[in-house]
Amino acid sequence: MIGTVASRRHAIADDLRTQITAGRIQPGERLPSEAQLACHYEVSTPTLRNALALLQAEGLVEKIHGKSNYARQPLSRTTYVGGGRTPAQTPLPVSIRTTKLRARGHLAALLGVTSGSPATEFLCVSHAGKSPHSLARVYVPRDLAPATAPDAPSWPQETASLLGGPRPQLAKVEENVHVRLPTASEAATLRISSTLAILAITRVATDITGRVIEAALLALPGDRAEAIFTTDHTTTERRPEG
Amino acid sequence: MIGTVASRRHAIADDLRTQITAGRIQPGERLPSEAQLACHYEVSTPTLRNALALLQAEGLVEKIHGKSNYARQPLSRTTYVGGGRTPAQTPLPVSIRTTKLRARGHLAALLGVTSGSPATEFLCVSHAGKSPHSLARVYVPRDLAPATAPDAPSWPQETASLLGGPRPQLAKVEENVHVRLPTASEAATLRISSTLAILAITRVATDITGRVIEAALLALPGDRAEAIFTTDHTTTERRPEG
DNA sequence: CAGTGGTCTAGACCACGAA
DNA sequence: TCGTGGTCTAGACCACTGT
Repeated sequence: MIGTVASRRHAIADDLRTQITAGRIQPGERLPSEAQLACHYEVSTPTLRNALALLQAEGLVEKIHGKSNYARQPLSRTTYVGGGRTPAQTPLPVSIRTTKLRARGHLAALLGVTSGSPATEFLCVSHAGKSPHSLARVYVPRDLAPATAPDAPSWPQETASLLGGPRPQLAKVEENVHVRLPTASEAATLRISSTLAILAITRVATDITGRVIEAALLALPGDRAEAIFTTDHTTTERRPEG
Repeated sequence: MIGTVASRRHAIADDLRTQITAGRIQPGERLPSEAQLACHYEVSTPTLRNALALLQAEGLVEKIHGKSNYARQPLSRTTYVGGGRTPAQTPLPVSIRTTKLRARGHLAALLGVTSGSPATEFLCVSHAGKSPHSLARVYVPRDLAPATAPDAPSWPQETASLLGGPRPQLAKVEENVHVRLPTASEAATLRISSTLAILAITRVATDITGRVIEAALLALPGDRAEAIFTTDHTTTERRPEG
């Protein structure tokens, strides 16, 4: 069935997709208005909007209410390096907001502390150009956080941590990777469609004693990020079970 | 703005989502027809279908053309264990189809062989109950494949490989994780909506000499799978760079 | 065949952004 | 205010699944 026109909206989406990926429509370029596009493709507005919704879910089109639709780079991929290793590439600029809070529920479980324990949250938003790229919420037990710089507007140390920089005493890093749709606030912060799935990574780093040094919730928009994990079996020598 | 009714379709989706997750609509249960639902919520058919589309993208509803819409378990999560380690849980039953082919283009690059080199493909579909769960395409250089069982309809060895079973001489496993929408054939094979994002893992395993033993393309539907990666820094001793 | 979902229309009306 | 996208309608017609 591939090659056949499944539906009008798919045909339109295919056409626009080709134009964007081929560069005939430049990244960042404004698309014609939906009324014009609907007229051009000889379909009704809902049908045309349906086609744009497909491209939006792929991250190829950014819709801005009241303005217009814009093409976006299908490239600009960032690679998250797992395992607490330092990434080879230079990390993107990151803006950080620090909040003191008390760990409860899910967060307390992640940090392995009792509910109500003080912790510090670092809300990190990395930027690619002028638009937000990815989001990280890093949680550190309060007594470990102030050692470097608790309220600093920008914390270079944390930037490294966001992208996997090692910390002293780091013994184990466990990373849980899953796919989900962004929450409403995540979609707003990242300026993405709520239908564009994200790569969600929950990272828990523990020291030699088993204490959790850091827990991080990363939200990487699926169209612009990937993660890579490398396991070396020559040094670990494979310990079947403990 | 959360708590406000953003739109009719979101309100309807919220209502149905609650009913499904709360168990008032049982997993596998048939929903009322779209006409009945539209009448019940006092909206037009397109609006109601729009609401169902939201739930479909979350994997909560399965639409079957000509029959009806069905609720699905939001549970039944499978955990993929990275790093070539053996998973703790019993793997799902897997059906395998073996194909001999020649590696070209992307596949040849993955396997690190010249274009046209013989290889064997194992198309593995794991099943949860009677419905397909996840998909793996495992590629092995032809001279390594027949050692065990080239044309066997079911190859237990490969089952282990699919979920991370180790192989002799395995030295390094590199896993690239990203999010994307399924291709048309993947969506058909997995019986999922083409709007339900999947966790795509490209796994390349090499032996001590650096030769690629196996390359695998895994497609794990985002609503029912997650991946976990554990890095032990006490044994690897952290080599900053090579 | 009847019942159901899939697609599309033509147009109304609301909400947002920039002037 | 105007141009834009966002939502919704009422109904037509097609496609699939079962009897």
